[in-house]
Amino acid sequence: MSEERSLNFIEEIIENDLNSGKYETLITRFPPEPNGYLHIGHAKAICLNFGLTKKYGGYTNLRFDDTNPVTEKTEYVDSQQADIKWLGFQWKNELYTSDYFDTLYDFAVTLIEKGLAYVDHGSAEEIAELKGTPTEPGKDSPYRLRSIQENLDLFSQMKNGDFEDGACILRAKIDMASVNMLMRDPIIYRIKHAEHHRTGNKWCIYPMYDFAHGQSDSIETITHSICTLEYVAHRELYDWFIEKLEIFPSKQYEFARLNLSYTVMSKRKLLQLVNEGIVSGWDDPRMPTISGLRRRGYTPESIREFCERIGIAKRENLIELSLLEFCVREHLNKTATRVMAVLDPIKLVITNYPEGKDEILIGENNPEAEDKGGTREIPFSNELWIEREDFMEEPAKKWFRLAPGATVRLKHAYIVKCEDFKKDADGQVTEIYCTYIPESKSGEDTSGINVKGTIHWVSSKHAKSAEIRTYDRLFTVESPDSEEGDFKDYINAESMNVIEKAYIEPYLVNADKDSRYQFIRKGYYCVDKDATPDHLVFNRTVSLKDAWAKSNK
RNA sequence: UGCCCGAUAGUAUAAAGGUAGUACAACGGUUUUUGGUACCGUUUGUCUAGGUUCGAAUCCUGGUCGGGCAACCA
Repeated sequence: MSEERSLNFIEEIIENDLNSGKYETLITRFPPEPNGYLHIGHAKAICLNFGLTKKYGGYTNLRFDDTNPVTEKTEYVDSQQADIKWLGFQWKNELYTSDYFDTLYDFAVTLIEKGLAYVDHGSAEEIAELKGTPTEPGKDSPYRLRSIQENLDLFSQMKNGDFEDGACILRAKIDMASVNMLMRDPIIYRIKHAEHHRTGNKWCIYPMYDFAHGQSDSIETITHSICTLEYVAHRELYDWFIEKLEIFPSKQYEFARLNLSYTVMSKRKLLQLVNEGIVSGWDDPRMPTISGLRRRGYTPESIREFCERIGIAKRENLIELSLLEFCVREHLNKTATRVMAVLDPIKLVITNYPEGKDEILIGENNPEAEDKGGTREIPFSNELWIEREDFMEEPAKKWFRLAPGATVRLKHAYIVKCEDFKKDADGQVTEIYCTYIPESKSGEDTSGINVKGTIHWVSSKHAKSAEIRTYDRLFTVESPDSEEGDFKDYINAESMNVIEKAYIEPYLVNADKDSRYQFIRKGYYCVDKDATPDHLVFNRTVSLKDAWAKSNK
């Protein structure tokens, strides 16, 4: 199917470059800053960069863009690597911008020697003041005319730790009147007496993004440096440094980042949700992080498929969450083992089934799998738990489930007829009484009876209990970012619902932490990391589509 | 009121001057021992005004709308 898909604009550029002989090998990179966990937006970039070299040959480097020691941590490096691998991609080289600090320093010296960089002792405020605005040109700094030798000495002193943080900076000397703010003598090195997660205290000056990224690309001979739209304006600077430094000309291309409805995607905001305890952590199943989606039960296949379907273009977009949900349902439908679980139990007694009798029924594990996924044993008895919502005292029109006098099929078991029910003082139905039809047993039905509805159940005597966590969108509005006020004003208070005690088939006591299950008629679920042998915990990944619920809205 | 990027069904994304297509969503139906799945069908679109052309979503010009650009962040 991918061979039928038309090319996106980046693929077109690459095919042209390859066909024209401009490059023999495609080299891309994925360059996260290790200051947070990766999210579904990064997955789009990962699938793009790694997918391109998978498709056209060549390779992709993983490069941690670690030029700001204050926000970066090894914890993030580790989680990011784990997430990329989990998504199914393998980088060629594991690299760090900090590996290039010596080279980058030399590049800066080269620039100074060429008269293209100078040390500025202005304060942050003074420099901002002289920078101008998008509509007004900036003014030259009083330090702009320093001699090359003076700049060389000063920069060396910066490196040696002779200055406090913020005392001065190194700037490229370009054009304070440029219409592009980034070309108005951008800062390329600043002083930060901070310990770096990899270089420790070796450095007290660190390059800025613009003076690190393009050069790192160049050092690695990245042919196509793909980034998001907010870097469009940086491209001019990117090219300028490469030109002045006379190094390998990597080229930058920009695509539109992913926005997903009912969530936020900025690392700053996600960090806030974590730090303020609004979610349980970066891997909270409601988070759009890779680790959150993984814990929620999403599969790498479904995320890759999602990234394939959303496409690559340059226009701002807001992808509907329903597409992500479609992708995971599509994959899980083919792969998940079907089991029965009753989330909101009500007792059903089969009055003509011998009390104390047990029967082992056989259920296929997955009707969608070629081999039906094998089978499992399901114990049956005269007392069952069924879903409260599957019984209606006064049935609605087109109601196919249980109601007084109605018949339904118990999945994998018998047809039963509702004869009576009992209510408590509050009018709550407490028990339902049915008779079963012995010759209607699943697979050997000779009753000739046809029923409209099939419901799931669990034998009460054999049932095990489990905690089940049901999730909903984290925000109440499609685009919390574009809403008035603080994005946290739009947190969905009902984004997580915990069912302390649901009943599950005994088969599930051995539930595999890495497997996903379909709770028949309910949704797809996986075992949460909080589960213990004594206390099973399941997360709902996504519900099944529910035409009945929809038609009754 | 400067510069840059963008604008195709509800949401995304194709169509490289020649039939506006695909997916998700929505709606209707068939099948079904999951009101699931599968399958079939329906609705909905080229921001606008000019121009070039036999012919424009596509090229040109103006406008409108959306996004970006003034961190010692990336």
